[in-house]
Amino acid sequence: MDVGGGDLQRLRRLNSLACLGALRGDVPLTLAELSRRTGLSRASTVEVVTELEERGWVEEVPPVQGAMGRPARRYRFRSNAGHVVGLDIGVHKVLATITDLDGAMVASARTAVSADLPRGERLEAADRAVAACLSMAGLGQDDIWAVAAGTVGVVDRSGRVARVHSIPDWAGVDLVSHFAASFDAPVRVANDSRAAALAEQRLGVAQDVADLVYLHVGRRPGAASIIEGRLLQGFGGAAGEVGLLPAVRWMDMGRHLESVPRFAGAPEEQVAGLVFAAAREGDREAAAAVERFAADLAVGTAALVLTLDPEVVVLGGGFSRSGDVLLEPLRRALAPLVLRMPEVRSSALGENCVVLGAACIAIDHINELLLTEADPLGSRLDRTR
Amino acid sequence: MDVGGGDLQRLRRLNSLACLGALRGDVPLTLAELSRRTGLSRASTVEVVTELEERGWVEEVPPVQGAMGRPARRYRFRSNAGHVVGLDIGVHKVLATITDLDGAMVASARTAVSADLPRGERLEAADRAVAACLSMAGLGQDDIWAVAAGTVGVVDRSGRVARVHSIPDWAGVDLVSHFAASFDAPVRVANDSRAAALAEQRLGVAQDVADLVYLHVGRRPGAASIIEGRLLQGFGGAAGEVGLLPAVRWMDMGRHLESVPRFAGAPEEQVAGLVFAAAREGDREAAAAVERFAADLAVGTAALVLTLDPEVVVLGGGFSRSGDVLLEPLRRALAPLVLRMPEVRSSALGENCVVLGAACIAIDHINELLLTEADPLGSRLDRTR
DNA sequence: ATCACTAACAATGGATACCATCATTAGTAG
DNA sequence: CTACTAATGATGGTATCCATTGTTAGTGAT
Repeated sequence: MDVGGGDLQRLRRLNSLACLGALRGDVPLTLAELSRRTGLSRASTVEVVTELEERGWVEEVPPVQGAMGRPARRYRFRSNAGHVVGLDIGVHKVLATITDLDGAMVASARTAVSADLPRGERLEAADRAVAACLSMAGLGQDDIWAVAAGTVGVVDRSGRVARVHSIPDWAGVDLVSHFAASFDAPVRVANDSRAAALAEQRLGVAQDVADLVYLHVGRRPGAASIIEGRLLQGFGGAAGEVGLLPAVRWMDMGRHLESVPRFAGAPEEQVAGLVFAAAREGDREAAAAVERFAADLAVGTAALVLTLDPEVVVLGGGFSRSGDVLLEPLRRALAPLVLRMPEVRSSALGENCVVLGAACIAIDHINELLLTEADPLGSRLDRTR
Repeated sequence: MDVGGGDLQRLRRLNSLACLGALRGDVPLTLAELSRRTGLSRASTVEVVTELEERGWVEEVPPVQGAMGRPARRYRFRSNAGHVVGLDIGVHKVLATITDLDGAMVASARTAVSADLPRGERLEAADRAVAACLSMAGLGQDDIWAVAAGTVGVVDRSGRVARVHSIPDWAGVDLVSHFAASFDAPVRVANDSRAAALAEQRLGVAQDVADLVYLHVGRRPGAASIIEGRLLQGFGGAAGEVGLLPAVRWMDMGRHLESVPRFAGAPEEQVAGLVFAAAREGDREAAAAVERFAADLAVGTAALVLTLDPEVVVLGGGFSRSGDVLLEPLRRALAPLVLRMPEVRSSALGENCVVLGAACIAIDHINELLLTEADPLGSRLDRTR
């Protein structure tokens, strides 16, 4: 029970937020519809919406023709009122994006980096990617309302990268301070799998699913979960790392794919794709390898599913490109292990899942500020008018 | 973002609830203290508290002596304003309790039943236990504000027992309807492990811990988790059943204890206790058996811990009586399997953990009603005055 | 016993936000 | 052109919260 007391202004803010939330759908709403959805009286709705319009959060759209009676004004959320930056700082690549408040991408940039790139240069690569996005979108740093980054490793509640194996000197990096230096805006950092999970729930194949498990399947497997609509963090930020359990053989799942004799000589980063492709063409050895891979994947997935009982499991990460060959074996292997079989879907966001997820985190952060802070944006919004 | 709009009366209710929540602590509060905690002005606090007092939710206690200035009135939550019924319907026993609104037991009753007792008679046993509690407490059915039961098996969101193995005809039993017939009060049903987990968080060894995993260790192991203060249900109510995973050998963990030659002939329900006792006395064979048991237990626990990253793991259930011998082996076995070692504590609530948890569920339900319903108690409370 | 000091109490008036109601307005349909 | 419809705009009323100011019931010193 976390009800905080409040005064009249807080009530007004709650009602404003309720209106804003209702207007965030795709279709513009009339005042009457809005009033019905929020439960507010018509008169109050008018007052709230007028204020929101004055502040630049919503805008009026032309009334619809041909209706009975006096045409109603319609309003919609101004998703381009502000923008956020999302980042994906990975082992081999750095991605940046700028999205509007709906999470729609306005600009994005990508740089390949090597795994052993030192910390400082990796950060510079990220900065350059962000700068490129800004100039593409024609925006300045002041137009950014929030910044969020998804990165490999265990990220604790404060946003510090607490543990990471795949980048040598990445542990302990303080991304919050780094980006706070360039942006006068709140900065958040999260584990990349978690960001991706959020993206799937907001923009991907699990929209409006409240309980889901996201599998990040690629060369470095990971997982994250959303429970009752909330991203699972864990006390130390290490939720979702079930793959590390020895009984769950996730760390060396890749060996199944690498052991197909036909592709034994292929470069490490291509083997998986080749095996999946061969399996797709009907190669029996490759199919068997995929089957073994799926069997291992299913064990960890089952641990997650039995623990959380999600409605949907989303298969994401690099290998989700091969969802057509991986999905069915995974389903077959998972079914006998679980109590209630969840739906298993393949991600559709592809490589952008983490940056988009980061953007979602940034947007969520703005929404939280809206709820708690008196002046969440330093009156930045009013200035734009 | 689930902010619903609201009118002034809702604001008042929110503020009332904030005061009520603050007053629920152990110490009575003065109006000034209350005003500080809730963030309300002093004047409003007075109004709210006066109303709460009129309605019977809080009461004044004598002012404290010897302070400087005019002595302040002090108020406290009237935990005996109402009562709830908690039930534990298990395989071999049925427990009932009546608690006040703080979860303090006022009366309790217990009946042993046999595992193959038919459904109807098990329900009658529960009814008799409740009746006994009522007469002990000197209360009538109208004095009960909510009823909750914890029971074995998978319980879905609607409270139906969806799946259960240990009681032959228990699946599909509709406990909600059954108790709603006797009580004019809301009825909720939950899985027993989940109830116990809640009890530990509210009344037991994990008070105010927001992220915890509860292990119900006994002849039928189970688990439940509380994440960010919320009990994990899962989409189908089957969260926490990680023990069913074959890679996690929980279903036949007991074999380790039963395989100690010295106790091979002992009755099934006593073996474990004897082995733990022997281990406590220094018997090396028994200690080794406990060690093997703990090793198996740790695998499933690790799956939970890696998935959820809790702050605390609580060891409950029948075997928690032997926490002194089981705890250390469990810690040793768990540490190498997890990323961040949680605190491991042994339950102190003993056999009452499920009934108390059920009572907590009932109390929580009342609180929810308070937040949403206009007249949550059918003005039952006002009537008592 | 009296007086100063302290911290809580009590009453007043003002501000904000919500709501119900009703006349008005801008469209469509015949 | 008129009847009908559904949204608009304005009014007055009510609930709730807050700041302010004077009052009260205690303690401690003279």
